[in-house]
Order: sequence, then C-alpha cells, then structure tokens
Amino acid sequence: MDRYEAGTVEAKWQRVWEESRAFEVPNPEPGAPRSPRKNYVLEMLPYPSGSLHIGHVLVYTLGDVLARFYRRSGSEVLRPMGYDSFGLPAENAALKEGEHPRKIVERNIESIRGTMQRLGWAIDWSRELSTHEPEYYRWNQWLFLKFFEHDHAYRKAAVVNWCPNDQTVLANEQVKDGHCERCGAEVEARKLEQWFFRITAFAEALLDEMKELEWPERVLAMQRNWIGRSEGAEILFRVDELDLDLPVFTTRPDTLFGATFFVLAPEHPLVDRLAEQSPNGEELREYVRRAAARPAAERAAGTGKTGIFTGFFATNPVNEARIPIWVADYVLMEYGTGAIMAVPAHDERDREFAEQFDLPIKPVIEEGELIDSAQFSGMPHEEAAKAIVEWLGTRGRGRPAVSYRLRDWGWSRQRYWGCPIPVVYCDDCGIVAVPEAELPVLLPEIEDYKPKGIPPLAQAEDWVRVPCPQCGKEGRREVETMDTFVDSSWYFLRYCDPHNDGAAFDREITDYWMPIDHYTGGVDHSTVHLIYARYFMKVLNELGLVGAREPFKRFFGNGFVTQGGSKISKRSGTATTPDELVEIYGADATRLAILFIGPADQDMEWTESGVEGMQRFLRRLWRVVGEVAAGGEGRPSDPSGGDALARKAHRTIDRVTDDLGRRHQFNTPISAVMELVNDLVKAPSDPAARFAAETAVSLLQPWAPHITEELWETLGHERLWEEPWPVADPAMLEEDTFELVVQVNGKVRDRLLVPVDLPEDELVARAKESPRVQAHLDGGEIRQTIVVPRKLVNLVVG
RNA sequence: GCCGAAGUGGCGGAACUGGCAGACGCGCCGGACUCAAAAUCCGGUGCCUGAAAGGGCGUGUGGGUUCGAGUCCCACCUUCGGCACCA
Repeated sequence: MDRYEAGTVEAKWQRVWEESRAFEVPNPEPGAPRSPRKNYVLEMLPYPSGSLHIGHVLVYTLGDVLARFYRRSGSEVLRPMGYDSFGLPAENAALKEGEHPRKIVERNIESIRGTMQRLGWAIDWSRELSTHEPEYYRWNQWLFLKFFEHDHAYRKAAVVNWCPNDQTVLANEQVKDGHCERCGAEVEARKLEQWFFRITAFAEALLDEMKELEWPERVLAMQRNWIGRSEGAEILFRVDELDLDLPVFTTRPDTLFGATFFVLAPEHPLVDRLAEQSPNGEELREYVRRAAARPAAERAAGTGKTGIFTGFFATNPVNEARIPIWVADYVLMEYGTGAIMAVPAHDERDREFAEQFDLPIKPVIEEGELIDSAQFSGMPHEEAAKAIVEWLGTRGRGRPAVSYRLRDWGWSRQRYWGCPIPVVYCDDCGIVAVPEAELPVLLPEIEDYKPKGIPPLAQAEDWVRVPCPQCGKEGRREVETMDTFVDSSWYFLRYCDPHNDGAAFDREITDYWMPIDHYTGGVDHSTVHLIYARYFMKVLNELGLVGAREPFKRFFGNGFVTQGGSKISKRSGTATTPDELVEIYGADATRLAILFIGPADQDMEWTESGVEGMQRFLRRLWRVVGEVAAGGEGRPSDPSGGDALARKAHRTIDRVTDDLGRRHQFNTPISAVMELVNDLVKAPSDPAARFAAETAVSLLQPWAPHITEELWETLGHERLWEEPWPVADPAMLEEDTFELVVQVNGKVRDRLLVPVDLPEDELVARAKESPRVQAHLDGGEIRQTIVVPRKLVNLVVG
C-alpha cells in the first residue's frame, strides 16, 4: 500500500462526490407527508467580503460533521450554502480595492466555493444562492411589499445612529458601546426619516416563544436582556395649568408617596408647549438645544446631571402633592413615556439629581415596609405596589403596564450596495408601492457609489424619475437600500425552493423542511441576525406564508477562534489561511484539528502543533489499516470475537454515537477513536483487528471523510458516505469482569479484577482479604460497609 | 448595578446522572533506527517525599452535606460575554 498522500486522496473523493451528486437532496413530491426523517442542517452564510478564515473552518466543519452523521443515521439531510453578498462588508471591501462591489463579491464567491470544496464539506450545491442576484433580491422586495401592505414596515422621522465614517444609519443592534460595529467610529445621533420594521409589536412573542427553543442559555439570556421587559405601572399625573394628564411608567409604584419632583426628557413633545407658556421659555429652549448637541456617549455615562425647572407643577394622584416639573437629559425619550416621577429617596439617579438641585428627599420605605404613605403605611412594599396600582385604577389614574427596551428595527441605509426598496414617492399619493409585476427593481449601475451622506442612488437621475404607479404623475424612487440583515432574515426559506421564479418559496416545501433542526453560527449574532430572523418568521407566519413561527429549533453557538499566539506560520508570520492548511496538512487533518482543540462552543486558540498531531494520527491510521487489510486477507471481519479489542470497538461505537448524537460534543469522539486505533496498533493480528479497523474508519468518517473513504475501499468496501452508521451490539458492551475499587475511609487502597456476577457479600469478602486493604484496616473495627454494584466497596473503620 | 458563562498538570482539554481525577492530544525527558538530522517507532511524564515498595498532597478560596465531592449546598475571589442614567 502506498504512502498516505492527503492531496491525492482528497482530490479523488471530492471528484467522486461531485460526479455522483452525493449531497444533493430532492424536494418532496407535491402532497407528500412531512417525513420524520427530514433534517435541515444549516450554518450562517458567509459574507463574501474576503476569503474564508480559520473561524469559518470551525463553523462549517461543525455543520459538516453533523450533516454527514445524520445522513448515515438515516436522516434526509438538507444542507445548502449561499453568500450574504449585499451590504456594507462587501461594499467597504470594494471601496478599499477600488473595484465595483459586484466584481469583488463574485470573485470572492468563486474563491470561497473553491475553499469549501477543498475542505470536503458535504453541501447541496444545487441550491446555492447569492443575495445580490436579482433572482434573490426580487423576493426580498416582494416580502417587503407584504410587510408594507400589512403595516409591519413604516417610515418615520427618528433620532437614529449615524456612522460618520460609513456615512450611513446603523440599527441599534449594530452599535456596540457607542461605536460602529463594523468600522469602530463613534456613532452620532441624527434625526432622519427612516424605514422601520415593527419588531416591538412582537416583543412579547419573541420572549414567550423562546420556551420552545433548544438554544444555549447564554444566547437566550442575551435576547432577554435585549428585549428588556419590565413590569410596572402607568400612572397619570395631572397638570392643571395645561389641563392635561401626563403618563409616566414606573416599576416602583410602591414609592409613589416619595415622588418629590417630575422630569421630562428634553425631546418630550410637551416641552415646546411649556416653553411657550413659561416665563423662562427662552432658557428652556436653550437647554433643549444644548442637550441635543451633547454627545450620546457623554449623556449615557450618567455623570454630572443637568436640568432646568419649567415653572410648572404636576399633581401626584395619591396625595395631591404639587411637585415641580423639570426637564433633564438623564431621562430618555425612547424608554417608557419619556417622563418620570422622581423618587430621590429610593432611586440613585433621582437622588443624585435632587442633591445637585437641592430638591426634597422623602423616604417612604423602611425595612421593606411603607412609611408616610397614608393608608398603605405598614404594608410590605411588594404588596403595597399592587395595592396602590389597584387603588389608582379605581380612580382612573393608573393601571398595570409593561415596558420594553427593544426598539423598532431601522433597516434603511444610505449606501449603494444593497437591495433597492420598491416604493415611489409621489407628491399627491405619498409613499406608493411598486406593483408586484414590476419586480425586481434592479439596482442601477452608477459610476461613483462612494458614501457622501446622501444616498448614492440619488445620482442615478434616470432611474430615480419614474411615473407614480398610482396616478401616473412623475414620482421619485426610494434611493435608500436595505440593510443586509433583511436579506439574511429569510434566506433559509429560499434554500428550500431556490429556483422558484413564481414565488419567494412554495409554502408546502418550506413547511416540509422548516424549522431548521440544527443551526450553527457565532454568538455575536445573538441580538442581531438571530432576533431579526425570529421576527421575520413570526410575521411570515401571521401573513400565512409559512407554518412555523420559529426558524431555528436548535442553535449551536460556536466559539471564536483566535490565531494571535506565538509561532503562527513558518513563513510569512501572518495567519495561515484555510487553503494553505489544506495544502500543507490536508483537509482531513485540518478538520480534525479545529474540532479537537476543545469544546466547540467555547473560544479557542488555533495552533499549528495541533494539526501536526492530527497528521501523525492519520498516518498511523493509514498504516495500521493497510497492515490489517493485507495481513487479514481472507479472514472475515469478526465483530463478536469475545476478546478485548472487539469489545473496545463496540464501546467506541457507543461512545462516539452518544457524544455526537446526544451530547453534541465534537472533540471527545475523536479521542475515543484514537483510543481504539491505539489498541489496534498494539494488536494488529488480533482476530477482531479487521472489525476494529472498519469500526475506526467508519466512526471517523464525519470528521475525516476523505481518508476514511479511501481506507474503506482498502478494506474491500465502497461508498462509506452512504453506509449506515454502525450500531453497537449490547451484548458486547457487557463485560465478564470489572475492576473493583476498594476504598478504606473513602481512599482508594486497591483495585481487584472480579467477575461481574459476584454477589455483594462476596465483593466485601474479597475486599477485606486484600493485603493492601488489611494494612490500612490496621485491626480497627469496620463500622460501615458501602457497596456500589459494579464499581466499588468502601470500608469505613473507626 | 442586573443577567449569563467559566476557573482542573508545563499547555489544549477529559471525567455524562456524586463513586479510580488528569482520557486523548500537544510539549518535554529517555531510548531504538541513522554517519548525522528529519520522519518514524518504543517507554516515561500532576506535585512533594522515598533507593524502591510505598506514603502524603492535589480540580480558584473558605465553610457545609455525604461512607465518598471536580461534580450538590452556602459565602466569597478571579476571568470572560451581554445589558445599563431603561425609571
């Protein structure tokens, strides 16, 4: 048998898989019942803004191991691939390289596809898609029209996050610590007209339906934080001078008797009216201007409160106390009602403000009970909260209320490289949807698409000017484009039915495959893509377009791969690319190495010594299998030899199947197979050697599909990728003997090999006979004897 | 401050429901092969003590439950991630 040459073996099998279309899966026949064997395995699609890096190798190898394992376990596996090719990442890459984004992404897609094929990922390439192609974004536009028609999408003026570097608006989810998630520039506040999706209308559903998800707790927790549900009450404060009621949201209605002043956010619509009627109106307006100019980051830091008294008073509904109304920028317009009752005795921020402006501080809770609170005094404060809201309710001054931190999703962008939004602005008709029949609205070619603050599409005058679809008068097209997260909020539905040119997808087909059974990707998308896609699914469900309400039944959040440590590369000193790794070590060794590092859901440091170790392991496997195949000619594979090696092989089947299939561990199965191979190397002429070799090869196939396919052939078989997953013989998992651990006072003193069927009293007798144990009993009296069947005997002496 | 995850050899990590701590790999040490090196193979490798047999200690810290704790409970420390003038 020849020496192991990874390159040759890998090229051979990749060609075979391609020619036999090994990983393509057909859609069900119309009317076919949903199969319990269907299994949709997906990883987040890549941005083709560059080439793949070691982190991608982790994600897609994870998915690949699962897909290959499920396929051999009898599942009908759908595992497609595509490219998130519109949007900022690609456009910025294009600007940097000075070429058109389409050219850049299409070149990158070519290169990425090549890398994916060289890594041997089992993908159904017949379903490949790119979001920048009209065949895809046409349906993006169609879905938008459905959202628009049913008032899930709307346009409004709002203070938004503006990235001065990328010259575009960012969603809240794309701002981290006041900086642009992509370029790191400090985000500014700007008031602009923008497109939004009403994701807040689904806040409760997004929270509630998490119950059905098999997701890591940390990701669910992040979504819970992001949605930020608070339970409390809405309470009305009377302003007599203006003859109106001001609502406030509070989570602490029990402190209502301690409210000593009232605060409005500077952006509150009432402030203008107050300024008109106030003697110090000019001062008030000046304060509002200054607050608006203050950098968002400084305002959020919360140090050094500023504010101004309006001259007006509000009446506290519980005790008729007249409290002064202030305007201060520590109150946020976006949360609750933009107005608060201030309780300085029981709220840190209110206290700081009160101390600074010398306002009264009135404690109303002592040791958990209300004081100075009329008929509620003496009540435990939690009980009082309910009682006060109830009391207010009977008088029409308050009711229980829930507030959320989640904001509506702003998704229009002032950039070129994105999906055009199919609406026309008409002076007479307002915002008019482009008729479905006219889709797609193609993205026009323009010379200069550099970001300048105004959308680049505005320059394409011929394209912009268009008759109003409703009245025929001249109108203007929307010149903003969609955020790339719109594209990725439903791509998994298109994979189900990717070539449908009459609809975004056929509901019967998506209902067959959806929801995704196993989704994999980075946890950095926890409060971005993962929440948007869940929202989309709920809207599509309510529009009757899909049956499911959750897209991802199970989500696996892979860890980050760092490549920062010492000795990265032998040549350039920079990180080794996946293509180079395949070239040097082979795809199989690379795949094994990235998964062997540790638990795949934790961050990990990539080191090349790991992949060298895997290469050694594969060479060992190659050699020993060759030896077994040659030496055991004519000797049948014997799975029931009754000896240690056969039992080890069965135990390995059991371990690998359980670790991968039930526990979703990707590293420990590799160890288990290594153990089996180590045993095989020590006993290559064992009667069960052939069976052990077959088992090791078969079990390793999801991780190292090429070498195992070759060795499977060496062992006289074919098409391992279609071979049913091995099943352990329960009888062979049973041992005749076991190692009895003997403890004295909980410390191990001896280990005895004993038959499994030995009765308990006999186990104790044997334990006591052991000279090592005798030495530690030291003639003392045995006060207690613990026997754990098949495990140990513990003798407790006094 | 609130929410979440995690602390185990020189390193990455195993140990699933309380029952042999350190599987597997990396690294290191010794040996074989070789003129030599690489590759490969064989053996060793938690710490302290001992010539050895053995003994003692050991899973972030301090307590507790238990015959028995890396695993359960209480209190704390540290690191990482999310949210945060959110009323």
